[in-house]
Amino acid sequence: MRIGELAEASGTTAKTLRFYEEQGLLPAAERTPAGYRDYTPDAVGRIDFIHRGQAAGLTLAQVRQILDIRDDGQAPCGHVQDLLDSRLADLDEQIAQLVALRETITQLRDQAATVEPETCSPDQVCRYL
Amino acid sequence: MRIGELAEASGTTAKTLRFYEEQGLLPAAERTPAGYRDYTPDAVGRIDFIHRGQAAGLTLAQVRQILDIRDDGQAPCGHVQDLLDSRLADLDEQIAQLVALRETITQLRDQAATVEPETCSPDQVCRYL
DNA sequence: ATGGACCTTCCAGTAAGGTGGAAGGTCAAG
DNA sequence: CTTGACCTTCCACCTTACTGGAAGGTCCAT
Repeated sequence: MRIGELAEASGTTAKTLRFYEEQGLLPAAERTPAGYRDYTPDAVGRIDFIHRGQAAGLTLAQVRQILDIRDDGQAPCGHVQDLLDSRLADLDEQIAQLVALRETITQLRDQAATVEPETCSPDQVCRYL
Repeated sequence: MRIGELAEASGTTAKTLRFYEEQGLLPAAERTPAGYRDYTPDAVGRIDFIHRGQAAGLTLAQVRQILDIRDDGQAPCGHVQDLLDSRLADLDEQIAQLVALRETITQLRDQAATVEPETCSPDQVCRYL
């Protein structure tokens, strides 16, 4: 199948697929005599896998690591587990920070809502921040 | 004071201060005869304000909007309130998404922890993702 | 044989908030 | 008078995941 068909079948664009190839996420496809990329249908599965990795918050570089291990004939399970663990730890920290930030902003905004603007002194930029 | 001193006093770098000037966050400073930027000490307050804005999750562009209003002689309170409100809404959505992602990843990781790697079929990349 | 839809490569740009480095000017101390 | 720490400008680069566009080649139907 040609790149446009593959893009359609996997819910992405030809441009993105070329980009994935360039980044090492997709192996270089066979070419027709005219130089067109010619994919086998199982490429769809690989692209779906990339999408699932992204949906799990992995970067393309991390997805690529997993694919490299699999392409090497090994089972990437251990590595996947490590990635998910560290993603989970990052996520917990990220969530904690956002929740703290939310707390801070709520307070600032409540102040901003109750104080009269007229009483702002011009030598600060804004008393609420 | 020179740019290096100001950077030191406000906990940033000279490079960053030049960048802020270029972005319109800091007004162009006076210059010494030799062409050195010469700041008045109140620049520290402005940079602290920028830092507080960033700490509240505002972008430099948003901080700049507030500063522009203030520099225009107006009280930016209303605008600040709007920014904080919309930041709060964004934050809630962002947190909800991360919590959902955390849920997804927890499930994936738990699967990955309980299944034997040997049972992975080689025609999938990884059964956990 | 010509039009349109497809494909190719390569180069450039996007957001955001800076960082790095080169080439050169300035200033105070020794 | 030189050394070293500053300062100046300008240009490029970093991250991530693409996207846009130009210039050209190919394929199929009319």
